[in-house]
Amino acid sequence: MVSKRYPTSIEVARLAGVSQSAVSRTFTPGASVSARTRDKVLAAADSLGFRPSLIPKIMLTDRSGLVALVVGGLENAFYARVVQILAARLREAGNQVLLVPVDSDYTLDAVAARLAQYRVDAIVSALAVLSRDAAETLSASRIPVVSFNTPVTAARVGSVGSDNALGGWQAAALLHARGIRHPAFVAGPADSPASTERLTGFRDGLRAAGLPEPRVAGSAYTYDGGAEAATQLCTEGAVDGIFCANDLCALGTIDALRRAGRRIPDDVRVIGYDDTPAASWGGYDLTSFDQDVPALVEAALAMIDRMAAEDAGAGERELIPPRLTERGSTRS
Amino acid sequence: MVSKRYPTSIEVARLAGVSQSAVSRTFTPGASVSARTRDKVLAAADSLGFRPSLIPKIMLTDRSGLVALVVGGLENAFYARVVQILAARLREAGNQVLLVPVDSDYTLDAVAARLAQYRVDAIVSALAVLSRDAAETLSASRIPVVSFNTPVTAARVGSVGSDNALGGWQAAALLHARGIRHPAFVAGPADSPASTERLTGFRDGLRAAGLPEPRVAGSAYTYDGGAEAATQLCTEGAVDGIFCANDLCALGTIDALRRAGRRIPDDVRVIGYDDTPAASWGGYDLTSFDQDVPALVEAALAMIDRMAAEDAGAGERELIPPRLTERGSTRS
DNA sequence: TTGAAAGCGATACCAG
DNA sequence: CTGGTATCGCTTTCAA
Repeated sequence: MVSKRYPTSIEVARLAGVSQSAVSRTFTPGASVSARTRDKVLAAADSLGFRPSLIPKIMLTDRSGLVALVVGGLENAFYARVVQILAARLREAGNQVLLVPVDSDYTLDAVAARLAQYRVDAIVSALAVLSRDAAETLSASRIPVVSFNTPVTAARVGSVGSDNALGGWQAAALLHARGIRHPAFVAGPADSPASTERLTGFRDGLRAAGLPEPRVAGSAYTYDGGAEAATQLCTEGAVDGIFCANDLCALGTIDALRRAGRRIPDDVRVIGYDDTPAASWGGYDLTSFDQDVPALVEAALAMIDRMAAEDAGAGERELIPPRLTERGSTRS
Repeated sequence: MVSKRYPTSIEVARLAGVSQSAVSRTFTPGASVSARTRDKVLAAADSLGFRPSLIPKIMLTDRSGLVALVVGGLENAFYARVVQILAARLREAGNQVLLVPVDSDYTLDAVAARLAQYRVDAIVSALAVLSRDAAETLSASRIPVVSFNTPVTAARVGSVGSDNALGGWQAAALLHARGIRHPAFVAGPADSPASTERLTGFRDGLRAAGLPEPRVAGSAYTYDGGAEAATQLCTEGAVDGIFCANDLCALGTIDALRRAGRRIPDDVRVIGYDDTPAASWGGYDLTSFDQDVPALVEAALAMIDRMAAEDAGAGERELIPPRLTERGSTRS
C-alpha cells in the first residue's frame, strides 16, 4: 500500500474552513483574497506542508516548464560549462532542466519519444555530433530544437555555434605571423561538423597566407587522441605549427610533443579551441579560442523563444565569433 | 492564441473509430486489446503523431519519474563524472533527471519548494557543501534525499561518500613510506566535510607513523586556491610531502611548486583526491585517490529505493573505500 | 474484448 | 470577495 505523499488543496481548505477555490487563489499571485482568508489558508497549508502541484496546470496548458538538455561527454570541460550556464539561465527564466545524457544518435530516438511524453517545451542538443536523421527525429516531435555546433536546420530545428571557419582562419593567420612553415591540424571525429569547419577555415587561411596545405591527423576529441595524432605528425614529417580541433586534443598534443623532445613554442607552436580552464594552467599555457559560451546560450534561448512564438518557424543558424586568447604556446 | 500542441487519445479514438479506452489500452503494456483494434489505433496514432502524455498518470499516482540532481561546480571533473554516471543509471531505471545547478545553500530553499511542486520522486545532492539547515529544508519536503560526501543525515536524508578519513590515513602512510619529514595539507573550503575528514585521517596517519603535525593552507577546491596554498607553504617553512584536498588543488599546487623551483617528486611529493583525467596527463602524473564513482552511485540509488520503500526511514550513511593510484608525483 | 464513466488536483470562469 | 463547477488527458473500474 502506498501512503499518500502530498496534501491537496481540498484538505487544506477543509482544515482552514474555506472553499478549495480560496486555497487556489491564495497561491495565485494576482488573485483577490481577503487578508483574513489568506491567513487561515496559509496557516493550514503550513501545518500540512502543502505545496500546490504543478501537474494539473501542465495538463491544462500543455506547457511543462521543462526544457530538455541533451548532452554527450560532460568530461569535456567546454560542455560542462555549457550545461552549467544554460541550466542557470533556464532556471532564472522559470524553467526546469531535464538532463539527458546520450552516447550515440541511436539512443536519441528513444529519448525523443520520452521527452514528448513529458511535454517538454524545448530541446537543446549539446552533442558534438548530431546526424540529420537524429535531428529529424527530434523535429518530428513538434518540439522546438536548438542544436549547438551542428549545422542542421529543419522545421523547428535551429542551430547556434561558434564561427568555426573564422576561428580556423585566424589560427592560420596567427601561425603565419609567428613564421611557421609546416602547418598541421589535429582533427576531431570525422563526423563532427565543428572539426570540419575549423579545418576548412584553417586551410583557407593558410592558402591566403601562402602557406602549404596542412597535414591532418587524429579522430577524437580526447587527450589520448591528440597525443596519438601529434606522435604521428612528428614521425611522418616536418611540423612547426599545429591547430587542434579542441583544447582536450591540444593538451594531449603538447604532452606528446614534449615526450618527443620538441619545445613549445620554440620548435612547435600549438593552438587549441574552447579555452578551457586547463589551457591557462602553468604546465600548458595554451593559446586558444573562447567560444563565448554565454553568448551562445543567449542566442540559443532567443531562438527557442522565437520558434515557440512563431510555431514551426523555419530553422535558422546563428554564428558567434570566437575570441582568441594568445598564451605561451604561440609566443615568439 | 496558442495552437494546440499535441493530439489527444480522444482524437486518435475518433479517427480510428474506437473508444478512447481502446486507445489507452493499446498503449498500456499488459492490457487486453484485439489485434484488429490495436492495428487501427496504431495507424491512427501514427498519422497524428500521438504520444500519450505522462502528465495525467503523474496526477493519478503522485509519482513523476523525475529525480532531481542538485549540483554546484560542474567545472570539477569529479562532479561532471558523478552527474554523467548518475544520469545514465537513472535513465536505465526509467527515470528522468532534473538538473538543478545551485551556487549556495541560500538558493536551495527556493529550489526545494519548486521540486516539491514538480513531485520529484527523490533528490540527489552532489554539492561539496550542504549545511544542516539546507538538508532539513530538503527533508521537510517529504522527498527522499541522498547527499554525496556530506555527513548530514535526518529523516528521509541519507548520505553516501568516499571514506575520506581512510584516504587521509593512506596518504600519510604513503608519504611516510617515501621518507618525507615535513608533511602539509592543502585544504578545501573550511565548511567542506570531505576536506575536513581527509585532514583528520591524514593527521591520524601521520601521528601513527611518528611524523609531525601537518602544516595546513588553502581554502578552496580550485586550481588557483591550490597554487596560492602551495606558495604559502613554500615560503613559510619546510615541506617535502603535500596531500591536497582534491585534484584541482593538487594541479595548482604542482604548478606553483615548480614555479618556486621545486622538483616533483624529488623535492616534494604530492597526492591528490578524485583521480580526475588530468591527474594522468603527462605534465602532472599525479598520485590520487579514486572515489569509485560507480560504487557511490549504486549506493545512492539503493539508498533512495530503500527510503522510498520504507517511507520516512531514518537517515543512513554509507562509505566507499577510495582506491589509490600511485603515479610519478610520489615515486622514489 | 469493448465502451461508458469516475476520478486525479489544480485553474478559471461563473453567479451570488 | 467567495464558493460551485467545468476542464485538462489520461488510467481504471464496471457492465455489457
